[in-house]
Amino acid sequence: MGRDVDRQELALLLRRLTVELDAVGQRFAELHGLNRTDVRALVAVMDAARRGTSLTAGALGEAVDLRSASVTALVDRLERVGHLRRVRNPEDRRRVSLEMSDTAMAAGGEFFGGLQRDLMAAMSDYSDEELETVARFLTAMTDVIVRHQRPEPTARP
Amino acid sequence: MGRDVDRQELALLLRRLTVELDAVGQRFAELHGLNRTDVRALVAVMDAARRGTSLTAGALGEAVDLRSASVTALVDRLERVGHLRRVRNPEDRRRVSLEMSDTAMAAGGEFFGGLQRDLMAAMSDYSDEELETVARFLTAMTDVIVRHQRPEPTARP
DNA sequence: GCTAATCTCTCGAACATCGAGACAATCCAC
DNA sequence: GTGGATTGTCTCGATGTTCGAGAGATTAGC
Repeated sequence: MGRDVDRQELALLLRRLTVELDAVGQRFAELHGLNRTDVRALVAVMDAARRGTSLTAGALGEAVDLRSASVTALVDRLERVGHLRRVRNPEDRRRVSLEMSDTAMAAGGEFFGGLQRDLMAAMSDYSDEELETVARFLTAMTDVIVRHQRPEPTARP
Repeated sequence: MGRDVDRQELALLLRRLTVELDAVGQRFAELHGLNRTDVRALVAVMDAARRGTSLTAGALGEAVDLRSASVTALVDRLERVGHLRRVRNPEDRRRVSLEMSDTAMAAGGEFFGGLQRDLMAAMSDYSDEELETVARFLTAMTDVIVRHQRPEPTARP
């Protein structure tokens, strides 16, 4: 019985963590006069930049699950406040690549980078073996969640 | 160096987990023709019910961070589709208590209860000791996140 | 070249959220 | 009790975000 209680609490811990992490994004948004979608978009663009690529308008729409009309409005907003730049792709001039401004990059780095630094510092209290266990656990839980999220894997054509 | 890489990946795992869990909520919303806020509200009401209490309109507004005008619209929506009931509190008739309908309770239970069940099943692969480590880790990370989220603890009056 | 496909943008409508303020019920001091 | 302040919810009008439909520009296939 004690075990079940622990596991339920563990599930609650997962949820609490997501809630708090969500609140961090919310706080960043308020701090910079953005809404939730804008932050998600900036994060997506930043992640792409970190991977060495740059997102197109369409790719951003997929990343944040928005239709093209909304992406246009979204990029308009972010461009207006100077967080993003539109750059016509010279190879395929239908495409618009999105690039973060240096100031936005710096602001994001300061906010989320600081959090990341603190998280990694807090990990120092754990042995490599323990961290390995945690990683395995998180991966397993994420897999379960992903399986729930995907539409039922029904029969193939 | 290897350690740092592991830790960075661990931080990414945390983020990925929140993203996927968020997507679960999104999926539930789409499945039931709701928006994100509606789902958050239903979860809040459901949590309260599970604790044996019932939320008032004001408390719900605090829980999902919405002004009273928006809460009214929100509850209107949820009441219109039959997920919520408004119940005037007989002791303080200014208050409106919110109660979930049985169908909404059942739908939520099936969806999120099923996820919870699968999560807990997946936890069977871990020893009590390992689960304890994970719980400690998650608590520590959440604490770090919460600390980031709160406005700087500046000087006292 | 011509046609189909792809990518982004424009336009108008639908909807969520908000601030200000109205309205009703309760609490408190007297 | 009675009057005024407080509390809790709702109404109204304005603002901002999202979407569907479709236009415009560019590229790919033949």
